[in-house]
Formats: sequence, structure tokens, C-alpha cells
Amino acid sequence: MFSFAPSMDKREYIIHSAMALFAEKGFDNTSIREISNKAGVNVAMVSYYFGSKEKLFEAMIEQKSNFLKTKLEQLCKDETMSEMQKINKLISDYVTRILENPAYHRILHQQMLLNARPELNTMIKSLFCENTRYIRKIFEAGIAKGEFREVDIELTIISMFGTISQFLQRAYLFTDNQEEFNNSQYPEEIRIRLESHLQQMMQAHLLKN
Amino acid sequence: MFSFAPSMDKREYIIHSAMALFAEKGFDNTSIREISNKAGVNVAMVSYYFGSKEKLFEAMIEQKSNFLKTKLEQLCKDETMSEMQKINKLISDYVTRILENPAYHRILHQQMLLNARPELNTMIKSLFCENTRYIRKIFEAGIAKGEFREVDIELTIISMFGTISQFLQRAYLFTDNQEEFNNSQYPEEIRIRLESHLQQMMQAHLLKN
DNA sequence: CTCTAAATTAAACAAGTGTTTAAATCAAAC
DNA sequence: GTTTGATTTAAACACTTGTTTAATTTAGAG
Repeated sequence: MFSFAPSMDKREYIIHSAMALFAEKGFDNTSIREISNKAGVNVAMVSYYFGSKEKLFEAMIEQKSNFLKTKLEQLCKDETMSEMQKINKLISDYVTRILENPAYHRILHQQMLLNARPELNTMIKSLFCENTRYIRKIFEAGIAKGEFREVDIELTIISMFGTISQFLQRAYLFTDNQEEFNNSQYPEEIRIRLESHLQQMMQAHLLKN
Repeated sequence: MFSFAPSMDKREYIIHSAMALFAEKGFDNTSIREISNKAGVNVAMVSYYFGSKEKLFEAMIEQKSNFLKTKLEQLCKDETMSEMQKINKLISDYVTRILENPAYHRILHQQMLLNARPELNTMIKSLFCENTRYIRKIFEAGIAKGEFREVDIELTIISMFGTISQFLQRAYLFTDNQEEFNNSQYPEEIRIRLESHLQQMMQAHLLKN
């Protein structure tokens, strides 16, 4: 027997290469041969490890999810913070997380704008919905307490995520390195700028003055 | 000679079919055969009229642009409105326009998240940049006058467009008809809801209280 | 009618796709 | 050593892709 999973590194290589390529060129326009070349493995290894291109995609998503969820659960039941503080913390965490891994989030948003592969979409939708449920709770609590205005909760959440998603779309405005802006990480300065813009806008929108 | 362009209707059919299919399945995952089938013409007609699939895409974009621009120019130099009124008008016009033609805007945002076809991207980028320039002027004027807070202009614009783009991504939350939500038009009620959310949020964000 | 040029067609093209196969290689177990 | 099963490979598979070709139809002009 083996001490750990067998050639786990090759699986990792494949997922890693796929992520970069999907983010840049999209799922449909990335061939398995490109992925395997970039990963330095044979074409057949993708089918061998994952079964199919779609399954590879799903494996990629699964590996990356299950992170925000636990953070959100904790945040929700934290009683030491005001609801506004929770929203600020949420923004800070989320911005950090996305700017650390823009490729993954580009892929999610790409796929959400399509209706071609129902199974992938269902998967991503449920991922989004789950996160949204927790965030909605924070808003509801804030409104119930009278801390927040009676805003449109759905659309306020959409504005939050939309800002970040649109930032990824227009990332070219914020970096000189036009070739690598989509996958590489962003300088700290930009993270802070995005974070404080969102926090300020949300405060103005939510808090009764 | 002919009174007007030759079989302009077939060109139109092709563009119209392509738009619906691109919006649903994306550029890469839509074949010319699907487009021609849907349009009821022969496969070769796409090459005949447009030259290539990419050229068809470009023709589609060109046909739809050049609309917001003139509206923005007028809005910019209008001296009867406050800057906040201009922003409200802008939001109202833009929301209306997008919800009347969601497919087109889905395609734009899809393509913006990709880096596969540099020429298409350059085209769309410049389209966005041009519009952004005018909007920025309104914000700058508002700040200069002291009507607006000193907000981060780039990111505020991103929040505006991001909200609408994200709304298209999550349109399934706002309609029962799950199959046709992406291309069909939205009920008036939803338009108003999106419009007033954006206007309220922007007012809270921009105006000194 | 004839002539001409545009419009339309079915068929073919070469290239690329995701996936499978069957043989070869590897490494640990006995 | 041999055996066993997982890993890796090059080649082939069947299929779809965007585009072109060469033949046919259409329709307006002289």
C-alpha cells in the first residue's frame, strides 16, 4: 500500500493547470490536450483520473469550495459584533479571498453567465445560494434590530457580489501588467481600495444616518 | 438594382439567431450549424455574408452599440439637472435598456471575463471605456461642486455596472419561468425594483447627508 | 428570350475535439 | 526472481468544428 493517495501531485497538477486555462479561455475553448500539456502529463490521464472534462471541472469546484461556508456560519452566530461590523468583516474576508484566487472566481462567474451545461450550473447555483442564505440572515437581523434601513436584501447582496465580480471583469484598469492580470495576485494596495470602497458604500446604504 | 440592401432580412435572421444562442451557450459552444439552422439558412451563408464566425460576432456588436453614447453625451452637457439627477437618469435609462435586451449584455459580460479572443476583447473594452469616460465626468463634476462625497470614482462605476451584470447572472432568482429567463424580457415590476434599489444605494453613497 | 452577377445549395475539406484502447512501464508484495 | 495491479503511454476512434468549393438556382437588365 501507499502512504497517501497515489500520485496525488499529478491530480493536483491537472487541476491547477485547468484552473488557469479555464479562467483565461473559458471551459469550452480549453482543450484537454492543452491542459495535459501544461500539466506535463499524457492526454489520457485526465480521463483516467477524472473520467471526463466535465468531471474535472466539478472536481476543481469541489476542491475550492467549502471554505467560505464555515466562516459564514461562525460570523452569523457571533454575538459580540453589530450587524454592520459583520458585514464589514464579510466584505473584508470575501475581497481578500477573491483577490487571492481570481482565476477560480472568474470561472464561477463565466459559468453563471451561461446556460450550456445544466449540471455545472446547478452545482454553482447551489453553491451561491447557500452562501447567500447566511448573508441574508445578517441583513434580516440588522433590519429587525432597526440598525439597518429597510433595503432590498436580494439586490443589496447582488450589489456586493456584483461589485467584486465586475472588478474582476475590469481588472485591466487596475494593473500595468496587462498580460497576467487575470490570474496573478493583486497588490495589497488594490485590495484595501476595493475593501474600503465596498464597506463605505454599504455603510452609507445600510445605516440610518 | 435593388431598392435596399440585398436580402437584408437573412443577415438579420442570422444575427438574431446568433445573439440568442451566444447568450445562452456562449460564443465557443455555439456552432455555425446551430446558428444557420435556427435562422433557417444554409451553413455557408454565414461565411458568405460575414466572412467568419468572429466577424459575425463583431457585426452583431456593432449593430447594437452606438446607442448609449449619444444619450450620455446629451446627459453630460445638460445644465438643467443636478449631478445626482443625472446619475438617476443614467441608472433609469441603463436598467431599461439592459432589461429590454438581456441577451446582448450577457454576451458582452461573458466575453469580458475571457481572454481567449484578443480582438473581440479589445473591441468590447473600448466600448465600455468610452461609456465610462462620460460617466466619470458626471461624478467629477458632482465632487467638484461639493454635491457628492469624495468617493472612489472607478469603483463606484464598477458597483453600478456590477449590480446590473450580477442581476443578469442571478436572474433565475427573479422569475418563475426558469427556462427562458435569460433571453426573454422582464416584467415591469422587476425593472422598477432594480432601478430604485440602484438609485437609492447610489444616493446614499454619493450625497453628503 | 439571353446574359450576368448575386444568392443559395450540398458536399467536401482539413483540423481539432473528448474519449478509449491496448500495449508498455512501474513498483510494491510475495 | 515472479506476480499483480496501478500507472502511463502512443495511437486510434468517432465526431464536430469553421470554412471552402463548385455546381445550381434566382432574378433583374438589356
